[in-house]
Amino acid sequence: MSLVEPLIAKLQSIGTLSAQDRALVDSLTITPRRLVAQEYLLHQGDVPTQSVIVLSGVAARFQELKDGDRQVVSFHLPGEMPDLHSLYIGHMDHSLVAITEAVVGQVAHDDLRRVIRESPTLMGLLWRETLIDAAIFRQWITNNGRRGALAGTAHLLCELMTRARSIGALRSDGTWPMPFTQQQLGDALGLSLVHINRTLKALREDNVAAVERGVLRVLDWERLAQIAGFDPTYLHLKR
Amino acid sequence: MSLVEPLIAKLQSIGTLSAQDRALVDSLTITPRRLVAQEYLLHQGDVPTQSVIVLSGVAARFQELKDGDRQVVSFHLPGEMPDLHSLYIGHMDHSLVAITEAVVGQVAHDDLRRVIRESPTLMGLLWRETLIDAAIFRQWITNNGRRGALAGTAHLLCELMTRARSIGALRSDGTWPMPFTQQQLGDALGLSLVHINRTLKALREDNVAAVERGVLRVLDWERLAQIAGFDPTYLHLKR
DNA sequence: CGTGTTTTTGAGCCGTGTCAACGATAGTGG
DNA sequence: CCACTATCGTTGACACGGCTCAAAAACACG
Repeated sequence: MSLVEPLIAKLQSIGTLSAQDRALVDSLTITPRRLVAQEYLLHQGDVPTQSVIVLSGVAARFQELKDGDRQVVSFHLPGEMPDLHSLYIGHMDHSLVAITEAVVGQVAHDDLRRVIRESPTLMGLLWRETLIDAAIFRQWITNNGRRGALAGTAHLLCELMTRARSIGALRSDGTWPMPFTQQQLGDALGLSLVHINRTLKALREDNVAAVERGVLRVLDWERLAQIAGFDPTYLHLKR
Repeated sequence: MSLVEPLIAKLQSIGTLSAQDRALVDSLTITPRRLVAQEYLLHQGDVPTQSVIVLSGVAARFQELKDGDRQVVSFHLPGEMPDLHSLYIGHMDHSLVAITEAVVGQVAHDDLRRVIRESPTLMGLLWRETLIDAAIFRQWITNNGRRGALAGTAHLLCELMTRARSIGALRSDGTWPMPFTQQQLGDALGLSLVHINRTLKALREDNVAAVERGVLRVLDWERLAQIAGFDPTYLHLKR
């Protein structure tokens, strides 16, 4: 399987590629890099000259506060480009880390710029990817601002399930191997470790969704979405 | 004064424009539209075929929850394009409203696409503007997630002062006519009206910053920035 | 001046944080 | 295969930051 497959799949999930566009994407020089769990790809303050595509595993971005607290600002599944924005804004205001063991594909900015120059469609799709990223940020602002712990958690679970489904990452029984520790979930939702634990327990005991042994099993999608106030439109998936 | 002036000033604050690029921006057809305070420009769910430039006044974007709560996700000063993203993602996941009496310039998407096609520099700068928008979102996630009420409020004030200064909107005494009600500030920071009031009071009584009669006066920038943990890098201003 | 909005303040409550301890699990080396 | 260790998850008790309710004061504007 070519290294560009996950990227092409991702772009096709949010738009339409012609044969020519696929060939152009295929012309990107992608150098794979294997990462162990918790390995940093980029540090706050770095100025990258390349971007990465997540090929397997899961990555996260987070900001670190002076007191050591962390705010996770995004999770990234295969096919996504977590630092695509570094093409047009230099300094990283956050760090990028592999949550699990992972493989990423590195692509030089110059190479990306060439593709963007040659195909307005690809330019639009890559731009679109950064805009969907931003739409997710908006939901996370709301998760952390106006939704309570339960609704925010439910919203994040809905989002992750929907994104995992869109890239075919769900197992045949509909569950998803969710690789986050509760600490990481809490850091994404602005909750303490203790409280995210209690919130997940509440969802489990309500037979809405169960996170156990690293597996997310949604028991009642209707109710989960209703608790969350979830509307998947913001993910701008084609189907 | 030409209607494109605020946009050109904005683009020059985050990048460099050649004479040709300026001429291209100048070739945009901009139709002004006057808005009264609280008037909606776009509603959640709309699919715009044009974008707007804030020419005067202040605009805000917000999401509305089922229980009627609001989460403000951004404020927009003159020169900014609050719905530039609608170029590449259709459905609005939030509403756009004029906070004050305002004038915006409407630009057709097709017209913008023409300019983007003709100038890689302008494409890059407009993309960059949406990416800076996203960088601000990340800080707001942190404001609402891991920073407490005081630090979050301080951070927002730092950000607004910096952005207002960058477009020359500060008065000669260094104050800024901040047009938000405390309710709107609370909706941006995920705080209740009562608590944002108390938080502003604390900053005032500490001689750090005073918000009075719609005017923001920073009394001790050092301390405000320190309370906030503010680092302006994420705004990616040229200087 | 009167009326509606916005700001301010007090009192009490509740959601979430902190602290502390224990249990479960997985990986490691003997 | 077991003992050891590190990490992660779970639970209880209690503290506190921020919310709600309610009412008054200040302000804006016709």
